Amino acid sequence: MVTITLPDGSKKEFESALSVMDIAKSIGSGLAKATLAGMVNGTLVDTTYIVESDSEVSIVTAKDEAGLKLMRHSAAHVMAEAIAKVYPGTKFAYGPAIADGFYYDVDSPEPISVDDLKKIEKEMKRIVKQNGKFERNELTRAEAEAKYAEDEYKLDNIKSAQGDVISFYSQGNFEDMCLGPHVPSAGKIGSFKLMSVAGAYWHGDATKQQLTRIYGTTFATKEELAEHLNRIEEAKKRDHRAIGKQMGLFEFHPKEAQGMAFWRSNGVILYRELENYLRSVGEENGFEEFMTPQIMNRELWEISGHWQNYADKNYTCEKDGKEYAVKPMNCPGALILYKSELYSHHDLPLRWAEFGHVHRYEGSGEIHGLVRVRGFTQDDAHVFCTPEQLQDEIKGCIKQIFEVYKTTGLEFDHIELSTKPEKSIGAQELWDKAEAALEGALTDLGIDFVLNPGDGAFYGPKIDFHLRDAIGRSWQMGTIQVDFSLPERFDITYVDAESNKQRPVMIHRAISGSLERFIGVLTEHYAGDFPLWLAPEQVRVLSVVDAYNDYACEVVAKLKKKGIRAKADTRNCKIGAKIREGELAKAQFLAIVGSNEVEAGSVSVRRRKVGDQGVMSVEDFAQALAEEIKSKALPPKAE
RNA sequence: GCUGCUGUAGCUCAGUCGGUAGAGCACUUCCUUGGUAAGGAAGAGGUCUCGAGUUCAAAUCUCGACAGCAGCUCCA
Repeated sequence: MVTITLPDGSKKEFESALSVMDIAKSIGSGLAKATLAGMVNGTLVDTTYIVESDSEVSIVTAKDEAGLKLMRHSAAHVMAEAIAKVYPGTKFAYGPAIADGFYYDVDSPEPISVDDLKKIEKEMKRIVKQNGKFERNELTRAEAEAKYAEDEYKLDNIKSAQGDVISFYSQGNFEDMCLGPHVPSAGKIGSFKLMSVAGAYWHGDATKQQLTRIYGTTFATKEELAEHLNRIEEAKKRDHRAIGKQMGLFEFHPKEAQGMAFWRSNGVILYRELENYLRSVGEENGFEEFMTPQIMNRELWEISGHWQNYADKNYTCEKDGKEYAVKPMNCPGALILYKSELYSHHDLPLRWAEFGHVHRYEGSGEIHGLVRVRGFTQDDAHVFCTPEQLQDEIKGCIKQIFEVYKTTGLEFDHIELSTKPEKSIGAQELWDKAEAALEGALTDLGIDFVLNPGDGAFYGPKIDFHLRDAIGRSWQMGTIQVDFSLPERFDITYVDAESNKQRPVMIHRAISGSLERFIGVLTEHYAGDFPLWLAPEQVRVLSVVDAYNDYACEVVAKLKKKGIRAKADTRNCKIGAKIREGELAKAQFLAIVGSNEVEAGSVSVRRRKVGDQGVMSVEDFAQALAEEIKSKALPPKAE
C-alpha cells in the first residue's frame, strides 16, 4: 500500500508502487510537488519522491540511479545557493549531475580556492537543514530575458533553450534556470562532500572565458559516501605512475625528457611480452611487419599535411639547410613503400603492420603518466584494399581488437562510431560508403556502440574503443579509421582487372592504441598483479638459510630452462623478511627452499593473492607454470 | 596551452610564531643462521626545485621561472 500526501494535505492510497506512476500521470502535474510519505510494500520509504520535469512525471527512490542523479543535481543547486551567499555577485553557468556527484561552473568576483570549500559546505549544510522546497517557476522567453538581462551566461542559456516557456527552479533565496527535475526539498539531499576546484571553459571552448568548476559528490547515506571516498583512496593506490616506480617498470624524468618514459628492466619485459603478443595476433591475421625511418624530410610531411596542420606539435630540425620532422605518424612511411611498387587487385588487401615510435609535442598540461606522452609506440597497421573489401577488413580488425582485450582481461567502457565532421575532405559518396562499412561491421558482429556524429577525423570516419583508468577517466585505446585523404595525397593506385588504375582505400588500425597507454591502463587494472605471462617477475626462489643458496640457484636455473622468469633471493636475512619483500615486489610465485626441499628435490610454493600451494617437485612446478604462461590465463581472483 | 593547488633525503612524509633541518622505509658495515609479510646495533645520506626580493636572519613571507598534480582544452 502506498500513501501519497497531496499538496492540499489530504492523503490518497494506492495498491502498489507500480500503479502510482500511472495514477500520478492521471492526476497531473499538481501532484508532482507532493511527497510520497507513505508505505511501499509495507516498508517505509521516506526517500521516495514523485518528481516532475518538462517531459514527465516519475517516481524515484534514493536507491535508484535516477534518484541519486536527482539528489546530485539538486545538491548542485544548493551549492550554488551557498556560493551566492558566500561570494555575492557570483554568476552561475551550468551545474549538472555527473557520475558519483555533480559540479557547477561559476564566475565569481574573487577566486575560489580549495580551502573555501569548507565554508561553502558549511553553508550548504545549513540550507539542507532548512529543508526549503524546490519550486518550479515558468517564465516566457521574453520575461526570462528581461529578468536576467545582466547575466551573460543565463542569456546565453535562454537563447539556446527550446520552446517559448523557460523553466526555473528555486529553493531558498536562489533561482536557477533548469529543466528539472529535483528532489521535493533540500532536506532530501543525502550526504555530500565538495571535492575539488578546477578551471573549465564556457561551453567547453578554449577560446572562451574560463570559469571555476567546483566538484562535489553525493550519496543517499553517510555510509555510502564514506565507502565512495574510501574507494577513491584505494583507486589512487593503483595509479600506474606509483606502481611503475615501485615495481621498477618505468619512471619519468621531466627535467631531461618531459612526457617520455624511461623503462627499467621489469617494464621492458612487460613491454616486449605485449609487443610479441600483438605481433603474433597480427601475423595470425595476415599482417606483415615493416619498419620505416624515424626522421623524414619536410616535403614528405607537407604531402601528408602534417607539416602544416600540426606545425607546433612536430619535433623538427634543420641540417645543412634541409628541414626534417621526427615522425608523428607512421602512415607516410607505409605509403612510400606502397608507392615504390606496382600493385594489382590480385595483391589487395595488403595488411602492413608497424610498431612505430612516434613523437608529438603535446601541451604541458595534457601530459599524463604513460597514458598521454610525447613519445610513444603505436601498434599501427595500414590495410590497403578495394572499396568492396573494406567491410570485411574492418571486421577483421574489430575481431583482433576483441581478441586482445579478452586475452588481457580489459573491458571496454564503450565503443564509439564517429562520423563525418564539418571540416572534411573526400566525396560524400565515399563517406557514406565508409560509414556504412564501419556501422555494418559493428552491426554484423552484434557489437553495441555509441554514435558520435561529426566527430570523425577530417579524412574519414572511425571506430574508437574506450577504457577507464583506476579513478574512472576514460581513454581512447584501439581505433579503426577509414582514410580517403592519404591515398589521394600520395596518389597511390592499384591496377584493376581492366588494366585501369584505381585508388585503394586505406584503413588505419591500432589495437592497443599505444603500448605505453595500454601498459598504463593494464597496470591500474591489475594494480601491478599482471597475468602470469606478462608478470615481470614470475617466480622468486627464497632460501631459508645460506646453506640452501646453491639449491635455490639450481631451482632458478631449472625454471629458466623452461622459459620461466625466476630469481633467487639468497640474501642473509630472515625468511619472513624475504617473503614480505617478495610479496611487495609482486613476484607472482614464491618458492621457498630449506632442508626438506633440498632432500626431496622440491619447492614449497606460495602464490600471490592465493596463498600456500603446498610442496611439489621442481619439475611439476615448472610444468604447471609453463602451461599457465603458454595459455595466457587471466590471474586467479583475489581471496 | 588555460585555471587552481603543490615542490623538504632514493621513497613516503613531519617541520609551530621567520632563528640556516627531522622520522619511517631503503642504503652501507657489523652482529645474527632463521620455515611462510619486517631480527638487532651503528653509520652514511639534504645548495629545503631554481632565481630574485623583504629582513639582522628565509625551508618558512613576496615576486618570477621551471616541474608535478587535479580539472578544462587538445590528442592527426
